[in-house]
Formats: sequence, C-alpha cells, structure tokens
Amino acid sequence: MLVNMTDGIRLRIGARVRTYDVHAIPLTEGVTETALRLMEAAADAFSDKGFHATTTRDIAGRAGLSPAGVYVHFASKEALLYSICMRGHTAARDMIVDAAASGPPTVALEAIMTNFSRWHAEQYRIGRIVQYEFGHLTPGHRESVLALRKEIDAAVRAVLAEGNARGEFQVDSIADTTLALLSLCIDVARWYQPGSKRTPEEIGATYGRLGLRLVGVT
Amino acid sequence: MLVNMTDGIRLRIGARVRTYDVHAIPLTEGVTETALRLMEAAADAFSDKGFHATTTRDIAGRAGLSPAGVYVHFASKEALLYSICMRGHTAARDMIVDAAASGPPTVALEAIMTNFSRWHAEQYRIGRIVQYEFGHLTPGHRESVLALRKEIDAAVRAVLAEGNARGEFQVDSIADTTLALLSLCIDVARWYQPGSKRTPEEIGATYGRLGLRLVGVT
DNA sequence: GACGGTGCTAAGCGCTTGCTTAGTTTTCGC
DNA sequence: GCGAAAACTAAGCAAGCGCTTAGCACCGTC
Repeated sequence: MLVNMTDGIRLRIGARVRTYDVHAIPLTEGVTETALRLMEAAADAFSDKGFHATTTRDIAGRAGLSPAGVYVHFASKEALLYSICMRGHTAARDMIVDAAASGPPTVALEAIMTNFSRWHAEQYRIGRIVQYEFGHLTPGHRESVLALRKEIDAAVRAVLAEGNARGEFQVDSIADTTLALLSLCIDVARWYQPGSKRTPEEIGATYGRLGLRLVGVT
Repeated sequence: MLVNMTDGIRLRIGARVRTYDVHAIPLTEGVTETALRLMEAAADAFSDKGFHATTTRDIAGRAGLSPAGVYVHFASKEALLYSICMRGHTAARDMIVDAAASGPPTVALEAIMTNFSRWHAEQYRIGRIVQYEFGHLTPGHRESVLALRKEIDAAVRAVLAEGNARGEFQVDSIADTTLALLSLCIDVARWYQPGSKRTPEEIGATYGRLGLRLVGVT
C-alpha cells in the first residue's frame, strides 16, 4: 500500500492500481525515507525554478531515482507539492501557537515575530513554494492549506485582542494589523538570500522590534 | 523593423532575420498598439498561471492573434515577460520618486506608503509577475530590473535619513527599516484580491499610518 | 527454498511546448 | 494606384513533458 498525499489511497493488487477517495491522511505517518528524500529534492527544484518549470525527471534525478521511481511514493507532481505545502504550514502553525502561549501579549507578539520571520529566512525555499506555487494546487488541496492559514491568523488576532484589552497595545484595526504583521514575516522569504549580510537571527531580532512598534508599544 | 525588448533589435531583410546586440532600448517608444495588447494578454495569463504554465498559444489567443503573430512583436516569451517587468518597475520608480519629493519627511513617507501599497493592490497582477517570475528572466534582463529596484530603495532611504536628521523619525537602522517598509507594500500584491472587503484606497490609508508607526512617528 | 509483496528501472506512449518557415493579406509612402 | 515593407496566418518541426507499463531484484515469512 502506498500513501501519497493526494485525493486518495492507491492500492495495488497485482498489476491493477485503484484509487480510493479517502481524505485527511495523517501527514508524517508512514512517510518512508525515500519519500522524504523526494520531498526535499522537489522542494529544492520547485524553489529554484518554480513548480511548472521543474520536471519529474529533475526531481527523480536529485533524489537518486529513475523518473518512474517518483510514482512509487507520490501519485503525481502536484501530490509532491501538496505534501511540501502541508508540512511547511503545519510546522509554521505549531510554531506560532507555541509562541502565542509563551507569555503576556508583549512577550508573545515579540516571540511570534522573531520566530516567524526567522523561520521564513531559514526556510525561505519552503516559504517561496508555499506562497508562489499555491495556485498550482488542486482546489481541494488549496482548501486544506487555507484551513491551516486561518489557524495562524486566529492565533495572532487573539494576542492582539488581549494586548489591546490589557492596555499593552494600541491597535486600531486588529484584522489589518494582523495581516500586516504576518505579511512582513512572510515576505522575508521573498527577499532573503543565504549569503547576504543579514543572518536569520538578526532578522528575527529586528522584526521582533518592528512588530512591537506596529502595535504601538514604545 | 521590430523593437522587442530583448537582447537586441531584429531586422528583417526579405526573408532573413538577424539579431543585433543593442541594449537600452527606450521602453514606451515605438510600441505598437498590438504589442501593448500582447503585453496585457501576457500579463493576465502570467498572473493567472505563472510564466512557465502559460503557453504562447494562450497569449496569442487572448490578444486575438494566431500563435505565430506573437513573434512579429516579441522575440520570445521571455522578452514579453521582460517588457512587462520593465514597464511595471518604471511606473513604480516614478511614483516613489514623485512621492519622496512631495514634502517634508513625514508627508513624503506617508505618500510613499499610501501610493506604493495602493499601487500593489490595483496592479496586483503586475506585482505578482514582477516578484514571482523575476527568476525566469535572463541574467542580463534581471540586472536591468535590479537597477530600477535600487533606485526605489535609494529614494526611500533618503527620506528616512532626512527624517532622522530633522528629528521627525526615530529609525534605528535605515537599511532594515527601508526594507521592511517596501516589503510591507510589495506583499500587498500577494494577498490582495479584487473582490475582498479592503479597497485599494483603504489599504493605502492603513499602510500610510503603519509606515509612520514603523519610523517612530506617534 | 518457494512465495507474494514491494521498490525500483528501462522503455516508451500520447501529447504539448516554444518557435520557425513559407506564404498571404494589409498598410502606406509616393 | 502601384510597389514594397510590415503584419499576420497555416502548418509543422524537434524537443520535452507527465505519467504508464512490463518486468526484474530483493525482502521477510512460512
């Protein structure tokens, strides 16, 4: 049996392959080492050239497999993209939720901004794929990703609301400011490049400070 | 003679086509109506599906031409992308330079943030192409675009420096803050969509305020 | 030590791609 | 109102695409 992050599970009985419509397959369960290597190879290739410009032959080659070897682990190139997007978003969601619970609003927001911006620098390749190739997911897969994004948004909104309530923040519009704060961190993945003078740690520190300024902490 | 935003000018003498290496062709000079229609069609297609997923047949169809008709006006699909990028960046650069000269630092910065963010909402399709498909330009064309980006960066830095000097702003790092301010506006093109509740005008107003907060104006 | 299932490859199928070629229609200076 | 340049099309080429098929090597199980 091969689990493959697509619309269903494929079962091979003898030479026959059938696809069953089964949603919500756990993400990291039963992912073999080769499947992970393929995901890393695909992530490298997608972030280099974009989803459509990447060939399945290229992904296979980077992972040390023949072109057909990809389809043992993933049903399609899109399934590979989807699994990369889900892993990235899940990691980001967990990080934000942890940071939001790390202390009072001022501490929590600084932690969110520091960690989230640093993550987008360190994982800038994943960040670009997730943002720029989002449109190449199938509609169903897009919805799954959007659900995780809403969780991230809700966690930040809650911190801003509590900050306002406690008088620590002076935020006019919680929705607009949440959008701007997250936007600032996400866009790090666009401009960051590993060789430059700004390290991920420095970016985190800078963005922690900028985030507090945006909510009116002086 | 056909001017086509690529590495040179193509001259057709009888049935022969020759390419000469001539750089720095003025942008809006000699651009025919059909070439402009092609650029608009390509911009629509690129922003819908991305550069690589867009076919020259699709662009031609949207512009009401046969597939071969594209090559009367542009030397390649990449030349079309390049001309779109150059037009977008030139417009943005002109807008920023105007806003920077519109008054004292506080006024200038608010104008920059308002106009630049509103532009990225109104022109979100161009914005996405320019940012996400940048990597598909040839190295030479990439450099031309980067030169325009440096002009934009320099204009904003100058405003922050003068704001600090006059005591209107409290900016720790001019480089980092310039990056964050521009990043905030550019990322509007990623999340904006025409049907949503935020209008480009409202986004402009919000980002004008946020920009002033980021430089320490209270 | 035969066995069924899994991971993988060599080969290739049907289709689409960017772009060219050869030729026709339109435009326009004179 | 004519001739040449420019704008455009129909047809198609070579290359590359995602993915499938058929079959081989290896695995633990009995």
